[in-house]
Amino acid sequence: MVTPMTDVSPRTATAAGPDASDAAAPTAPARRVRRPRASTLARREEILRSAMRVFGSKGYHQGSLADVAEQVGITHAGVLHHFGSKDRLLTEVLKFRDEADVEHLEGQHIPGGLDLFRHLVRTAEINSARPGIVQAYTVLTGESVTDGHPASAWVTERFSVLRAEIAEALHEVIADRKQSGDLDADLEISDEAVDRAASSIIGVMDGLQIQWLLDPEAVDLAGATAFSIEAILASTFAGERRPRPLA
Amino acid sequence: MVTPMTDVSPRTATAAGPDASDAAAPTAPARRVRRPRASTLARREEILRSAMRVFGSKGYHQGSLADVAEQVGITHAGVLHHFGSKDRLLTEVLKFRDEADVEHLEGQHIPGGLDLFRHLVRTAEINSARPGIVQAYTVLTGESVTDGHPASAWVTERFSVLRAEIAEALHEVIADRKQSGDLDADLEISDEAVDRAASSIIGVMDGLQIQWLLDPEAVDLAGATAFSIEAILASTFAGERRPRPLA
DNA sequence: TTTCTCTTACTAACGAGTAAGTAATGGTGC
DNA sequence: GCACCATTACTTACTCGTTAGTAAGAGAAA
Repeated sequence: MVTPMTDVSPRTATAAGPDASDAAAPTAPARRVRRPRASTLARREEILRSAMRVFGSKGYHQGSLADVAEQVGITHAGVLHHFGSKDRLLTEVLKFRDEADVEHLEGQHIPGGLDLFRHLVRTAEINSARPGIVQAYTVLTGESVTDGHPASAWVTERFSVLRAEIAEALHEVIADRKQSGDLDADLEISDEAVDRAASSIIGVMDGLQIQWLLDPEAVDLAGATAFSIEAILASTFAGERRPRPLA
Repeated sequence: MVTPMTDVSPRTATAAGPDASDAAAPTAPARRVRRPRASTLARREEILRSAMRVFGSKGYHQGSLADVAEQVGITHAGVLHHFGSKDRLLTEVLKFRDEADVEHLEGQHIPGGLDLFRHLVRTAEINSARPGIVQAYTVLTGESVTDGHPASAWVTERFSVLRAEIAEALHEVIADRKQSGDLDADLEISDEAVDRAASSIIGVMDGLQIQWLLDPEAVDLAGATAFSIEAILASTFAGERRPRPLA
């Protein structure tokens, strides 16, 4: 049995683990540091990629371990050997995605200020050529609002971080513009207004993705994203003086 | 057995139905018009409401017929007696929702022009007091982008209609404003721009709902919705002269 | 008496997780 | 450089729970 699920960090206190044995092994001399081999890591990455595809196209609940395993050419028990449980596999997929994102941005500074918003628009442009990824993200996000979903904490955290990053970038831009005189230095732009804008930008991106996935002909993902972000930025910069067509 | 699943319209050619029998009934004299009793209709409505709750909180795939049945105090076979299959139940739920929506707006004219946008904002305000409904809508919408989901056609159609309604209202407002002089009569606002705005408004509403469901403290659903819609409207009305902070 | 609603009881399929065994691999002692 | 052995990476074969759907009959209603 054994079922490693190597948490990189050796000897984690995974109480739930099926092997409570060997805890009191009589002679534990050289504390073997069991580092995973390269081929194992490669295999796991294969499985993670497969899981991303499966959960992306069918959702977490509907996608089975057998589906994931099939794409790698093993059985579902083989997948469990590496990841222990389906929930665990999901969290590993999410962690993997995060790490891949970070790696992708490696070297090139994480954009701040106006560049962050350009980066978001650029992301939408890139995304409109890869519906698979977008679907994975959208399905998982939608599913995560169901009661007790294993990904809801991750998604919530992700949104929280994103909102904070966007809000910070907005504050930066506002400060810059006030200094350069592009913006009236006396203009009051409240934190609440900035937070509203941040939520709205994320929201419009996600919402457009849903529509675009269902009907790519009918929705210009990149165009609408760019337009909305600019609209939201413009209104935010206008502060209390922004036009209020509904008032 | 029999399993009626009365499609209101009697004698629909539901080929898929489990009873292909009685098709060539030898003596069919008085063509009994089998209208469902009131108590039956009431029961079905109970089931539909229960299904809305279940599919809303757990999703379609994860919500079981037993869950639906339990809330009505019958067994899952009882539900199948009325609706034949789970897929059928879902489509009936969606149809029911549509009818309920229409009924709700009955009498009061369907808002057009700027009133439509006020109505959308008002809806967001109302929604922020009923997370259950919002969750149902969000879960179903998210799930519908998975491959072969039974609700994807319905959701796609719904988005399509919504976009068209919003685009029409926008065109109205633009025409009005040009006539009243609020808008330069020479200003060009392309159909594409209007469509982009329509998609964006729907998108921001849906996207904000997801964030709000996951973290109601962190997101001001009504406020952000109102802000975004005004921002999008303002940018649309500005046409080619709109500010382009990212350019 | 016929129709309708609903139950009980079942089937067949599927899915996650467990147990145990097997073949390969690679490090260790020599 | 080789034999040995522990570990790893699986597989097969299950268990157990869950689920949609079916069949047939019971009781009530019209």
